[in-house]
Amino acid sequence: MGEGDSVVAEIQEFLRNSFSLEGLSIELARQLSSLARPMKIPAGTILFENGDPGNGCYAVLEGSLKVSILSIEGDEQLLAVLGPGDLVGELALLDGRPRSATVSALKAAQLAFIDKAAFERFADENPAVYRHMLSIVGKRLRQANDVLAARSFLPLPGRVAQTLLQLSETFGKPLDDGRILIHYKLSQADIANMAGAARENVSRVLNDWKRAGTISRISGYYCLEQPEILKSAATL
Amino acid sequence: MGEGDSVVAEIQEFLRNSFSLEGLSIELARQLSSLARPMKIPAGTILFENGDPGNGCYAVLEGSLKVSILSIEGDEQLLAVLGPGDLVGELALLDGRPRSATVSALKAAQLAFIDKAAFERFADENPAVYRHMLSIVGKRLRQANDVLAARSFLPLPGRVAQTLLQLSETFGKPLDDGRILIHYKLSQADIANMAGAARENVSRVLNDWKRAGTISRISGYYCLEQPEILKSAATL
DNA sequence: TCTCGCACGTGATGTGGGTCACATTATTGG
DNA sequence: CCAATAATGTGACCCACATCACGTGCGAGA
Repeated sequence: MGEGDSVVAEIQEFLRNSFSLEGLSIELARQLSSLARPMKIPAGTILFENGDPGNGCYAVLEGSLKVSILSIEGDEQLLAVLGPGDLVGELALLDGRPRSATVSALKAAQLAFIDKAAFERFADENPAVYRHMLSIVGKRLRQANDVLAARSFLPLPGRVAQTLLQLSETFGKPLDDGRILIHYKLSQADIANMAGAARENVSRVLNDWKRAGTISRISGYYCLEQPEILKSAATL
Repeated sequence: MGEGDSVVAEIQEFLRNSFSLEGLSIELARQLSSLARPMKIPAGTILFENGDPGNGCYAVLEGSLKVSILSIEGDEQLLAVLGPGDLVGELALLDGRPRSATVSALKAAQLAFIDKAAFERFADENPAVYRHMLSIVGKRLRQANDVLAARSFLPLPGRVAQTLLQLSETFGKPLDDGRILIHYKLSQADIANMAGAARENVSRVLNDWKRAGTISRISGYYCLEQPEILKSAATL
C-alpha cells in the first residue's frame, strides 16, 4: 500500500466529480472508490494489449492514456485519448472477453483499478451503478457509430474536424466568445491517426483552416476559433 | 389486445430461446416477456429514424430489419441486418437520448416493444437483466470497433470478407465440412452498403471468390465454401 | 552555441477504388 | 409466356488521398 492516503482521497475526489456528476449518488461513489486499487504507471507503459484477458477496468485520475488498434504493419488507429475523469477497459466488466484494443500511457498516469468480480458484487446491490455503466457504454457506442459514419460519408477535412471536436470534448477549455482551447499537446500524427488519414494531408487541412482563421495555435495548443465552421464541416 | 394469445406465447418462446441462452434465467425471461407489447409492421416501414426520441427497445420475433445511417446525399451506411432473436434500439434504454440510427423493416416483422420505464423498474429488481444488457451492448461495441478497424486497415476485399462473416453470424446455417450458408436474400447493394464500398467493386470481388471456389451461390443464397480464407482476408 | 533529432510544410507522383456507361442476366407482374 | 424492371457483370476513366521526397523551424542536450 505505502503511498496511501492522499491517493485514496484523490480517488474519492475523482469519483465524486466524475461519477456523481452523471447521476451517481455521492455515497455510492464513495463506496465504489473503496473497491478501487490505486496504481501509477510511467509514460509509455502499455496498460494492456488487444487480446489480453481482461479482469477489470481503470479510472484515470491523472495523466493521459491512448486507446488504439494496431494493424499488422504497425499502423495505428487511435480510438481515443483519455484524461482525468475517464474510464478505460469497461468492456472487460461487461462480458469476460479479451481486451479489444490496446491502451498505453501517453504521460505518466495515476489510475484506480476496479476488479470485475468486486464490481459485480457491488453493482448487484446497487443497480444505479449498472445504469450508470450502461449510459457510459452507450455513449461510447454512439461515438463509435459517429466515427464510422464520418469515415463513410465525410471527406478528409470533415473527418479532421470531427476529430478536433471530439478532442475538445475531453480536453477543451472554453474561452471568450465560443472559442475553445484544446489544452493538450497534440501532434499532427495523433490527429491523423484518429481521423484515419495521412499526416501530410492533415497538415494541409490544418493550415488551410489556420489561414482562414477557423483555428489557431496558442503556445503549442490548438484553439478552435470558430467551432461552428468545424461542426458544419463534420456534418453528414 | 385482439390478436393476442399466440403472439404472447411467441414472445415467451423468443425470450426463452434468445435471452436464456445467453445466461438469463428462464424465469426472468418469462417475466420480462410480460412487459413486452407485441406489434407487427409491414415490409418497408420505418420503425424509427435518426434523431427521433427513443422511449424503448424492440425484440425481433420474426421478419428482418435493417439498421442504417443515412448521409445528406441519401447514401446509406448499413450497420446491421437483424433477424429473429435480435434486439434493436437498446441505446434508448441506456441513456434517454434520441435514436442514433434509422431502423426499417426489410420484410414484414413481428416485434415486441419494451418500454424504457418498465424495463428499468424490472431490471432494478433483477440485476441479472442489467448484466445481460451490458453484455449485449458490449458485443455491439466490440463489433463497431472491429468494423472501424477494418475500414482503417483493410483493402476492399477484406472489408467485404468481414461483412460476409458478420452476416453469417446472424443468418449462417452450418453445412457439411465448414461450409456456411447465409440463409438470407442479400443483394450486392446491401453488402456494398455494409462494407462501405461501391456495388460494382463488390461484384468484382465476389466473382473473383466465386471463380476461386471460396464462395458460391446456392439458389440465390451466398454460401461460404472456405470461411478460413475469408477470415484470413479479414485479418488486420 | 552548435547540432542532432523530431515535428511540421509542401510539391510531385502513384493508385485504390469510386463513378459512368452499358451489356447481360434474373425476377416479377400481367 | 412475355414485357417490364430490377439485379448483376465488366470495361474505361477519374480523382481524392496515400506515398515519396525533401526543405524548414525549433526545442533539448552536450
